[in-house]
Amino acid sequence: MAKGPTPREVARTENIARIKRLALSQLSSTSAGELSLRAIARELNIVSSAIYRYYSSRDELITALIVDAYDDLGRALEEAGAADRRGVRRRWSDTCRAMREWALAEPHRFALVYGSAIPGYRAPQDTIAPAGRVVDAFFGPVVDVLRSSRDEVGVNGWSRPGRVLLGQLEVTDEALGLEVSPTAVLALLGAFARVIGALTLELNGHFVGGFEPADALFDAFVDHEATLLGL
Amino acid sequence: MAKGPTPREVARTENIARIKRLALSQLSSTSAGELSLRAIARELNIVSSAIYRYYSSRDELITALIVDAYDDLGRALEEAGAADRRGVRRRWSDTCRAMREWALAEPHRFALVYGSAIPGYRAPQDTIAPAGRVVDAFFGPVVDVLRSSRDEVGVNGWSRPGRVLLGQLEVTDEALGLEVSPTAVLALLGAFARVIGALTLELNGHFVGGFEPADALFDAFVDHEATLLGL
DNA sequence: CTGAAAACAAGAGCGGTGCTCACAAAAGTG
DNA sequence: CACTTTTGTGAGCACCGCTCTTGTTTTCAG
Repeated sequence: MAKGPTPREVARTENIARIKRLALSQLSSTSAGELSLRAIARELNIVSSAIYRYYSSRDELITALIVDAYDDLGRALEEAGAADRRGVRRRWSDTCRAMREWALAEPHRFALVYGSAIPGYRAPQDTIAPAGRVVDAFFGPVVDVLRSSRDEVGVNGWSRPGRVLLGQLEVTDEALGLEVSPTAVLALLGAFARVIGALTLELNGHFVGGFEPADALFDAFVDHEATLLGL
Repeated sequence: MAKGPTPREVARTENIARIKRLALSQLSSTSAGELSLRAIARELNIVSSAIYRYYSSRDELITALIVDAYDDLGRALEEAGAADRRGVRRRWSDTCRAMREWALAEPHRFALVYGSAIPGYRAPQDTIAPAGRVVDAFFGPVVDVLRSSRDEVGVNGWSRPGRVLLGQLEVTDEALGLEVSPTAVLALLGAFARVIGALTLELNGHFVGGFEPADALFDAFVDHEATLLGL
């Protein structure tokens, strides 16, 4: 018989949710390094030390926020790239656009996961699975195609990988369960790097004034990568 | 008659240099948001308030560090890409490698300029010129070639830019004084985005364990971009 | 050389931070 | 009801950025 959660457990999860919510709202105006537990406690009408019953340090809170952000972004990408009647190329660009939309909507959370590492913060084990989910979702829409056209990719400007790189690509292919050719892995990573780079530059205002909004530029990148991937 | 700097001026610039040096060393173990002026003053054997004679706020110090970082990186790229007997393709890859080497050698400074925006920090006017220097130096080795082969670029997978994008690309071409075709601007920005993205991912540990070191991966990206640029 | 002006340093202080610890109040359990 | 676990309290430590007043030192003009 499933005994439901005790009132105490309910209160606890409720409080945790509130803490996270307040942390996020605080994060939107400052940055991870300046997240103030005391301020959260204050808004929670709780004495400052009480918050340590929920998160034993600020880093722990930040880790929770990072995990949430990965999950959230991952889900958004999964939805955008879900298999359906659209062609692969369309699903690919939808996935990329979803990533940009998420990043523009929640720039501080994007910075949390793909921005520069936090102060002395070390990413614990907990974050690597959710991080993988994002990568999976990002590559998801295209791996099928890349699998069936094993030899075609590699034409689009990629040189034949050397021995070292080849090994690393195979390891990565294995780790991500892609089952595509090394060159395809390379092309996927290249696309990922460009998308992350473009978003990083845009969010931090590095696009020399000329690109506001950068919609068209981003779309051009995405379209180009689609071509390079042979979609 | 050039009256040399007064002793006081000498002491001042000397102190400023020391402050920056201490700030950098502090930055290598923490992050910009945690830079402590008090700690610097302490190591300088000076009372904490005295440091405000040199930088009137922490943000001002950070701005100075950012400007220095841009200049430093810019100089490194300029040296690596200087015109000489090497072919263009080689100068391009040397420039990209120089950027990576700089980033690996000074990850905190790279994060300062290309990482996620600092807390509540707003980049003041002073930083945009040095930032431009980096972009110039990065594009420098290849613009000549792109200029002389106006029509060739555009073949490598780039679709014809739409009207909006075309206008933005022309504005950017103008702003950077490139004088290359819109598609070439696009290709250059794409290369820049991928390089920044690759470095961001590498420095923040996003390369799924498999790429350590990521030398070969980075080189493959650079080589690929060279091909895409038609070098 | 002297005296005013400018630059610098000192020290106290304000309000804020993360985090710890001993203790009191609830909430759940036998 | 007594007992244990969990949650909240409040004081306190050592730090932070930054301001302000006071005193010292250096520069420079007369």
